[in-house]
Order: sequence, then C-alpha cells, then structure tokens
Amino acid sequence: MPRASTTSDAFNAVAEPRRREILNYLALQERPVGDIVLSLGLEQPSVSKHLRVLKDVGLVNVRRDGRRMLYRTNAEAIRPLHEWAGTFERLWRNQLAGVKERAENEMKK
Amino acid sequence: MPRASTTSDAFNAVAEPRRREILNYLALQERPVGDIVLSLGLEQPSVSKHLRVLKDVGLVNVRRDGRRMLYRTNAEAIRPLHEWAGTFERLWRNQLAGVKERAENEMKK
DNA sequence: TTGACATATTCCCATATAGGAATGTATTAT
DNA sequence: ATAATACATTCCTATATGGGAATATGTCAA
Repeated sequence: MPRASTTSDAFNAVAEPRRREILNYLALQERPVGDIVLSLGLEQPSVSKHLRVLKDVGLVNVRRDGRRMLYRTNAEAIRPLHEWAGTFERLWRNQLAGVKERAENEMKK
Repeated sequence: MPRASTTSDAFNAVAEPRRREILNYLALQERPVGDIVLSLGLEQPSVSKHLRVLKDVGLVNVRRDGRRMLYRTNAEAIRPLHEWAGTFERLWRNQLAGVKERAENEMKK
C-alpha cells in the first residue's frame, strides 16, 4: 500500500512545503493564481495543481473574478492540525523545564 | 519528482495516521515496541518501520532495556508544526467571529 | 468571431512509499 | 552452546506523487 493520498486530509496536504507557502501567502488576502506564480516563483501548472489539492481538502476557498480565480486560505481547516500538535504542548514545556533544571543543577556543582 | 521522503521533516512524518497514534501513545511514558503492537493492533514489522521514520526525524527517542527498546515521544519536535499552524489562529478566530456576526444580523431581520 | 489572457488538465516518468512475508540481529535464559 | 525472546531489516508490489511539457477550457476584448 502506498502513502495515503495528499488529498486524504489536511495533514497530508500540508506535508508539501510549497503548499504551506501557498497557504501562508493566501492567509491575509485572496489572490489570483498569477500572483502566486510570481511571488513564489513556481510554474503556473504546478501552482494550479497544488491549489487543487488544497481545495480538495478545504484548505482554500475559491471564487471566480472575471477570468481570474481568487484563492484564499481557509484557516479553519488548519485548526485540527494545531489542536493535535497542541496536545503535546504540556510535554515540551515539561521537557524543557527538565533540561533547564538539570542545567542549573549542573551550575551549582 | 515524487513526494518528499517521510523522513524529510516532521510534517511528512506525521502525515501518516498510524504514526500520529504512535506519538500519542508514547507521549506520557516510554514503552517497548511490543506494547505498541498490542495496543494499536499493528504488525510488529510495521511498528518498527514507523518507529524508524519517527526516530529519523527526531520525533521519538529510544533507549535499550535488555532485549527491549523503549521509545518515547520527543514533544519538542512537534513544536514547529504547532507553531506553523498557530500563525493562522487569529484568522480562524476572525473568520468564526464573522460567521457568528452574520448569523446574528440575520436573526435581527 | 477571433484572439489574447488566465487558469486547469493531461500525459509522461522516476521515485518513495506502506503493508505482508520472510529473514536477520541482539540479548537473555537454560 | 542453544533456544527463546524482542526488534529490525529486507524483499516484494501496487500505487500516488510532483515536475515538465503540452494542451484544453473558460472569459473577456476588439
């Protein structure tokens, strides 16, 4: 069995660095495809394909404006990721505290 | 060019659902491989392979205990994910506020 | 209508999977 | 030394991928 499809969920979709860049870029304003192409320096078909994946998992919304398509990040779809990662927050705080404490004890010697 | 390797970074590594389950399971205590096999109901080689990926990207730590290997989640390595997703937090808050407001305006009509 | 513009899709290909089965390696017990 | 235990690795295969190139689709302008 190969890897799960990139369109199977947000986790798989954002595994690709360019798609994360696109989401960053589209976070604050909706933008036409051409702007993404220019700003991120990717080929147009490549951008369209990435947008397709992002749209399929609901990470971006689209609307037509004349002959342009305006895309925008749907932040809500990123939330599950943030929440899953957030369940470990306590742990890294404690782990860091432990490291710090050990370092301080080391100083006292 | 195919997809980036699962071991290329934490984002790719956690795209696989079973690996997220393993990280959840190993979050609070270190555990031997056999426990993971029993608890998650996966085949042993499969678990070993997933652990290899997680170890390669630093998402778990290992130590030997006799003939067992004790694995534990390294929460610190999950942080970048949490932080990247967190940059969108404002947005989904605003977007939700917008939805709520629109709904309330609708009620007033 | 024809052409230009903006975006999407298709085709081709090398590559990295995840699972299953089988086997290898390290460590302890007898 | 030998067996048993606990993991790790290898081999196999079907499949989804991302990039490049070419082409298709849709919309506006003249």
